[in-house]
Amino acid sequence: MRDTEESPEEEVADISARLLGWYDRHAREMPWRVGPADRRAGVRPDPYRVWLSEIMLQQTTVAAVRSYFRRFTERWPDVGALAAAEDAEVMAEWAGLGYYARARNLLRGARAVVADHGGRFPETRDGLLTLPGVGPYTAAAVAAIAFDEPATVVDGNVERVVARLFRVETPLPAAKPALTRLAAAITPQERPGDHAQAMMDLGATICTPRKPVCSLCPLGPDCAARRDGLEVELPRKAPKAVKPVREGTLWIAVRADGALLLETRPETGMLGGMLGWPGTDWDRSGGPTDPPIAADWRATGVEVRHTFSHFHLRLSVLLAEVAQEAVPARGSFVPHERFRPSSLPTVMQKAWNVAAAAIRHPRGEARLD
DNA sequence: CACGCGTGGGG
DNA sequence: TCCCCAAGCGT
Repeated sequence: MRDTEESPEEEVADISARLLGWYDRHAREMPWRVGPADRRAGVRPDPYRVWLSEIMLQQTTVAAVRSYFRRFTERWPDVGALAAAEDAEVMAEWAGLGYYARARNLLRGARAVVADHGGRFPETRDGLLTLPGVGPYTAAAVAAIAFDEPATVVDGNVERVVARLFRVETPLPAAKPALTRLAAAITPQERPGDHAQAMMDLGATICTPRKPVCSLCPLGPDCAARRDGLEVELPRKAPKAVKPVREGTLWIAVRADGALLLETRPETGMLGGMLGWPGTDWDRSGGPTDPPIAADWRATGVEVRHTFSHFHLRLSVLLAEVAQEAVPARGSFVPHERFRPSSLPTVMQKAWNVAAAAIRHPRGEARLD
């Protein structure tokens, strides 16, 4: 081998060094993160906070997570406190963040840590994998960041960075195993947590999906996609299915004392376990289509539009005032003073906004989507 | 293994 | 206005 050629081991070491050097200078500040300087001074992140943040960050942006993380940790500062929380309180606090199965699994996970692990998180990737809601990504991330295990962390950012770095042209998701192997090859034994966070920061700020800023990239000299002008093309992805449009109706009943008729949705399915307005099914499967309570229902005249992960929804919102003695067939009345729209999933908040506007301005028309 | 599962921001 | 996307997991 000539002096000008690097061995694969040397190239891997260079990539790792360049990446960590960049991270030392550009690590983003996050409430759950111990920065590289503090980390090397021996400060260790709290596994509870790392775990909580990683669950929240699944398919969710850092910007969206920040305020939720702050509220959760103020209200439930450790895993024992969270394990002891009421289900409804946790679901209400999660409202608006989406993918509500995460909140149900979060509680199950907290309770498993308390019941099965003496209140301490498992310290290995394999141990963490046994927790509900913790899959390959989250287990590796917590093991690396909180416990210094040189586990390979592969999320959407890492897939993109590695696909470009090594010019992997196989489309996702078929390329995932190969990308995982390549990601493992550049995972260092030292500072694995910082390495993982550096890869994700790089993907989020430099090696972005649409317009990567290769001129600022610490791995520019190493990147095969950039060398070949393929950085925007990679990673290739299988085409996505078109979202169908579905329709439904929500009924919002206001009792004479101002109480509102709400119901807790079934644990499984859309918005599972969340509070919401009674309504029809959204898949026209022939479920109940009767109003939840007898009343003189009137249309608000405003269609609520909302897009979920796999379909568009158009909702009619019906409104009625009901007598104090009225007994609902579904759901239960929540006192006016105890109702907080922020405890509802976003689509239900939109419907409430329409109803509230209709209550304030009976002839008015507003448009929400 | 393919699909179900939210939401908000950016281009 | 739309489409794309974001630190995935469970089934």
